[in-house]
Amino acid sequence: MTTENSISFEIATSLRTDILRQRYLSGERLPSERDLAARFDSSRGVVRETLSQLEQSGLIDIQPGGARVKPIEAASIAVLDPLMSLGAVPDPNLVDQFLQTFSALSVLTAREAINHASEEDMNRLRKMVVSLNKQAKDFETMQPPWREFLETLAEVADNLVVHLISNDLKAQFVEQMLSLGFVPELRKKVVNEVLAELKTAVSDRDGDLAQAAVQKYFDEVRGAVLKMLDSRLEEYRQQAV
Amino acid sequence: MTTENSISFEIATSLRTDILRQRYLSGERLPSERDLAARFDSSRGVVRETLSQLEQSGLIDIQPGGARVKPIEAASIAVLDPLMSLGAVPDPNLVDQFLQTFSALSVLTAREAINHASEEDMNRLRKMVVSLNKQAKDFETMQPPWREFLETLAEVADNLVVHLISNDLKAQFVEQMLSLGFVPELRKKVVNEVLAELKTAVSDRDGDLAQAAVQKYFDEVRGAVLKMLDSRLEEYRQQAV
DNA sequence: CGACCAATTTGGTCCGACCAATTTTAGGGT
DNA sequence: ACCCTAAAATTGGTCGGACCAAATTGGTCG
Repeated sequence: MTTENSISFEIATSLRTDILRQRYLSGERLPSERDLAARFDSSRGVVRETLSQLEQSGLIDIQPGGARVKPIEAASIAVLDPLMSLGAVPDPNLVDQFLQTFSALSVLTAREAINHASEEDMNRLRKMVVSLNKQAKDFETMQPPWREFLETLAEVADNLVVHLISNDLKAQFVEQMLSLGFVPELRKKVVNEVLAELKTAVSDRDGDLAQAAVQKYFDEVRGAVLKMLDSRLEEYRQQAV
Repeated sequence: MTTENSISFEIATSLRTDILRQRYLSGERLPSERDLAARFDSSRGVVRETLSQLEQSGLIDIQPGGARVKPIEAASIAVLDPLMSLGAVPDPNLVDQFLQTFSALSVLTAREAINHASEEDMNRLRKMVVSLNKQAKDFETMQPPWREFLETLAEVADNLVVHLISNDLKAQFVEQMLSLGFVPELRKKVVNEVLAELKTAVSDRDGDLAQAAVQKYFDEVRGAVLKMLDSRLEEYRQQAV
């Protein structure tokens, strides 16, 4: 496990956070490497390493004369995690976009997996769907087997591009949600429909149906998460007042 | 424009290429920073900067004792471009996965854009669809207006997550294709169907129809590109023999 | 053969220096 | 006062050397 080299990691996190919080506006110049080294009581070499990382993640543009902050839209997907971890409660809009995107990729994965799975793969998937059906229908207990199911689908679909994106995407999102005591309430009726469709999809090897089922599940999760996030945000606002 | 600092850029490219070509196997140790500095006739500082970048892109894992190569599956999506630019002709399998993924995200973008566009946005989109219809039905002339159309959809959909992914994704893919003299042949019948559906979708504000149309278009492109890539690869194989 | 210990290697950090490009400043001319 | 130019200060790019702590390596001893 990368224990994250203390100093370099600290500086990178601090600067990245400042940029993402728009403490440095787009186009603005960052303090010089020498100034940053002094501010963090560090050396230029370390600062240069972290700036080099920030540049690769598309947050800044380093040139002779100074490093300038770029608009967030120009960044790499690698900034998503720090972006979602900025506030105590993630921006609902961003979470929604995240879930939509993750959903789209999962749906693609499901379709391709079912359509191209070997007979052996299909048996694995069938077993997992069966065990999914045995779980209670609340989010917390269903989440682990669901994740396992999705990971198996990804493994079967074997799409490197989606896989690489997921590396940057999933990160600790779910963990962050759960750590907030965040348990979206899924409608049992919808979940049962989804499970039934999945069952049919894996037994009939119907990629399109699997696609529709996964889509329906994510839509349900998305709705529940957003509902919960909004109420959570409301609590924070009241506490602030 | 970032002119890519010669030395650092050169070292990073060289090492990245070596890793992606599996010249260093997963788990293997990279030469020490001092060795690399000597090999590239450079200094440790520069080498550390590039290694720091490679680590952030998930290609290596730096620890006291040595930097180790990680499996490609653990990398960030940022490696996609160098990965596709490895050979004279990109790996068809990878291209297929790329197009599938890009398609899935575009489809999502189209649906959300149509469903949430303002009346003003809709007018812009309608105009673009009309001009799309006026273009000749071959890929080369249709590509620029298509790209513009997709970009407008993305702008309207306003999904930051998809936007950030696209930053890492699209890159110079199309350019690379075209530079190979690569012109997939789309079936006019399919293109006309797609255009008709798009026309209806934007006039009726039918997100699902737009989604289906974009999906159909990408499926067509995907098929054509793969067909062409395979024949291109065949040529290379014969030349090699 | 295996466990233990010392020497070597390696990354992490710091310092100081020089160069070239950029930015800023200070004049000088109108 | 304003503008344009040239000098000065700033800034990133690179280099070399140095020290420390952790990890690796190799040899020794049981």
